[in-house]
Amino acid sequence: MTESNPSVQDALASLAATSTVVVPASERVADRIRAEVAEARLRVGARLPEQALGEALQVSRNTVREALSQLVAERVLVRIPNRGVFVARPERVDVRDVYSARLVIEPGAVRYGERVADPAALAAVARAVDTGRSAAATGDWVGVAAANQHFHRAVVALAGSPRLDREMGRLLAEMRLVFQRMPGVREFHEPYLTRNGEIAELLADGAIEKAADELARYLVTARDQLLDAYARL
Amino acid sequence: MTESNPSVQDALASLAATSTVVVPASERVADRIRAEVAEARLRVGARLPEQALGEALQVSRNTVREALSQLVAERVLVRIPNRGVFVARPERVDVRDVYSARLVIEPGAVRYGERVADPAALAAVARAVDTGRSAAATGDWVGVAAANQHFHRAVVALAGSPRLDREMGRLLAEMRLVFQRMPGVREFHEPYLTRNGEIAELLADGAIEKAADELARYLVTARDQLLDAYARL
DNA sequence: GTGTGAAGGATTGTTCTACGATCCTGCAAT
DNA sequence: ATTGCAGGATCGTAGAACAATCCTTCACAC
Repeated sequence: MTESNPSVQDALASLAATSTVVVPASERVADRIRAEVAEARLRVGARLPEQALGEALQVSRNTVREALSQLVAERVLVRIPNRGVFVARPERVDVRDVYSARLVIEPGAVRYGERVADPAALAAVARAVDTGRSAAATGDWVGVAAANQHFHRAVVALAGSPRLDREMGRLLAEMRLVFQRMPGVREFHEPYLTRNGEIAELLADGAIEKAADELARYLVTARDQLLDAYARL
Repeated sequence: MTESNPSVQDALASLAATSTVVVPASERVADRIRAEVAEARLRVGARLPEQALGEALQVSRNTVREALSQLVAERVLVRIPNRGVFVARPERVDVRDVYSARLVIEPGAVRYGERVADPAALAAVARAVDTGRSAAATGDWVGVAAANQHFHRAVVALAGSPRLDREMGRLLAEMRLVFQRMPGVREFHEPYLTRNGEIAELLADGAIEKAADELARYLVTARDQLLDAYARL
């Protein structure tokens, strides 16, 4: 590199930032299956035979196994030795555990997050509240559920930690499976819309301690309601 | 089941609880490699060729690949497409992120954990402090480091969430890689022994808010110290 | 009838082989 | 000193194969 003017430097830096365009086959398969589970086209408890999947997706059984292993690690699927992999069926203890984790992460992100004062991060929280409200106004309940997930994701993003964001994503994926198992999801999400709004306002006002504690109460209420619904099932 | 007295019930329940004795080959391999990395026999940045591993461990390349994929998901290894997998080399941004996550999880577990008053859980914290002190007394610095990890693990266990425990395990595994990269680890751990003790006492006294905030300050200090050491490297 | 046991089929766990794609290395050419 | 290219190594993926395990079915005995 005999000479290097700034524009060339920038161009090289931008090229270095471009990630690989090619996505491994096993990841494509994992993405496909993950989406099918998220959209409930693959119901809770459904079995996923390796050979059938390989033929359906035009991919080798090896590749299918890699994808399935990844999804098992994400707790979207469970593997029973010598029996196969199934869409995870969250039990009572799982609901309890997921909420124990959320109860630490979400209020913790509010109280000890490094971006609690970041306008962009706070705007994302407010946006999730707004989209949830407009979805509710049109009776779009699946939209309300999605907005609710966005809200909690945005709250955790206040921590500014990609690792925590990923873990929260896994927890929310489990929540989707929980909702699959119980009826009356529409009524479930609606009352929390107003509470989401209250928390967003507290955050905007900088009342982070109040917001964190209110969020904790919120989660305990939701957990108990879910456990109650699980009990009569 | 025509008749069933309680003793039979108990026996069946205990049998149902016994997990499968057979461990899949890929998991055995993953455990092996994970241990090698933890003991720093596989140094940061080291390359792990699939074929060589398979021959060394008397296992097929497919099985090795499954194990490696699992460890990549745990962030112990990183995979560079068409190049291979390597022992992860945590950069500055990784240290920052790990601490952002710990800063949420650890004080969060203290403040919002469901087992903060559980004597058994608190005893585990105190025990980690004690073993750390006796290790320091004999100059056993690797023992001090291990006890320190136990301390933080015990703190997160106050949340009572296996999922959070697993995530904390992954974060601590990354911390071990961080410590591999910087010299003077002995001096690093020692000053935190007394702070561990202070936090344990606060917890024993039921001063959970003070304990949580002190833990947060603790983590910020440690993070800055590590980032500083990383800068001059 | 209810429980026990054996035969048959399907699926998983694992190994082995194979081959194109990609990357690294070294050397020659400009 | 940079570029271009051949050679070699490793990865990504496919495919076939086989033992081990599990489920189902059916026959059999009490």
